[in-house]
Amino acid sequence: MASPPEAALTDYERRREENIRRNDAILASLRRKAADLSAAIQSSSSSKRPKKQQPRASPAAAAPGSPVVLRRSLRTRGLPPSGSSSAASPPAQAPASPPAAPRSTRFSSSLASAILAAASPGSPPVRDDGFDAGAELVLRPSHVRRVVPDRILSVRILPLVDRTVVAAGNKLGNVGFWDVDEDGDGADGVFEYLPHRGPVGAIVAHPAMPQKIYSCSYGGEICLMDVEKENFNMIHLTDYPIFSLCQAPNSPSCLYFGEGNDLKLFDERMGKVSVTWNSHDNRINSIDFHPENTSMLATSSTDGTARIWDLRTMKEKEAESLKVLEHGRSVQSAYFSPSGRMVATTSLDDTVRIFSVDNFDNSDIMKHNNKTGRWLSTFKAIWGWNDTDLFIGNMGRAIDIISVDLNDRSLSATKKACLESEHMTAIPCRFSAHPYKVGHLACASSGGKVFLWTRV
DNA sequence: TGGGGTATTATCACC
DNA sequence: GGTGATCCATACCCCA
Repeated sequence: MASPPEAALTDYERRREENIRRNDAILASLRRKAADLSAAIQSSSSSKRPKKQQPRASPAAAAPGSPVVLRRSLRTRGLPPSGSSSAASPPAQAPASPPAAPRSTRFSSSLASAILAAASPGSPPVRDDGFDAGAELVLRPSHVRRVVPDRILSVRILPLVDRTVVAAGNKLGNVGFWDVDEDGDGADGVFEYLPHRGPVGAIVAHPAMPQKIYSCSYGGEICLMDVEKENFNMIHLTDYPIFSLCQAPNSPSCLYFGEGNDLKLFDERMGKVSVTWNSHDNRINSIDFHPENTSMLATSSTDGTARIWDLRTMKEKEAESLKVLEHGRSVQSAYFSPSGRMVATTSLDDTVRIFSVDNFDNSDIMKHNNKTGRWLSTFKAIWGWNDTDLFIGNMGRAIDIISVDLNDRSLSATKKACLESEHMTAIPCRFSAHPYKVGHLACASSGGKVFLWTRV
């Protein structure tokens, strides 16, 4: 696959700088207007809190008085992509435009300051503390929210020690944040933006730098959210879809992403792609680093394989992997267990497979119905807070917990429990485990809803 | 061998 | 409560 010409990238970078400056000016103006409106709303209302669940409205249909910024992509306006070398003149508005129609104006105060306050070097993610997922998880009715419209493709609980903020990206390019009310005082909120022009394949944030929230999209963008300014800056644009994104565990500014069939490294400090590995024969659906060995990573692909790589020995062309894990069909995910001793894959061949990293022949296969069809996001089994629990969606609007047991000579996986709730009104497709709160499990559906299971 | 056609599947807005 | 629209997945089948 060819990359965009270098000249186009530098041209793009120049325009990007201009766009950032222009957007800052627009944003400053909007913030003044929003502040005026906010003051007007507060003075005319006895309630100081935003409504718990405001009716969702498209930007064009938003209520008068809402701080609406209508973002229109170049594509929808029939213009060439801003990164295209054929673009004759700078676009009127870059895709990294001001936020569209936040559903509340609280983010910039309480939530943003909480995220920025958490920016001190993060403590390592927590591990199991004797938690029994099958018996202790519950879904409270207050822990269900529509976070974005339409189908969610990516969900991530931000790495904040004492707060639960769920970010979700959807098919339309929206990224929504749900600041969960955990005290029951009604102080939660949902904030919605439109930074992308295509489906949001992944959202990541590093525990050591939770204020830097990156997202990627099938439209070929990688965006970095500026939490303080509450806007998104496009830091990379390509003509090819970006399906997956992952941060290096020891270097949060090193972004590994799957651009079509290629695995690429974007170094944010350099502001460019520094390495490209031709690693798969089809789209890369997931990228995950080994938690201890920071040069080892796992990828999964629609080419029917999951592959384990050693960055130190990878060659750019026809890269050779440490191991190829063959599946009967497309592989949707390959994730290392919290200790790094195992890898779990989810495939459209209707299996979840678990492999020992020390000996990949030591493995087990679980049959699991992964036929989600066209309207649902595919299932991806994730690890919980220990090396025994795997969580995966179930077509019966439930969560399957697979229990894994690894010893020196054998590895076995069994279905341990099926979590069901009357409040789970849709099929949970994508999951995220809270990095600091054992038992806080977010799952996202194809209707834009997020369900947050918590500990009894 | 590869391109076109199509079956599959759940959710929600609208009536 | 019934129903049409969704349509950036995927795999399979068939035909050129």
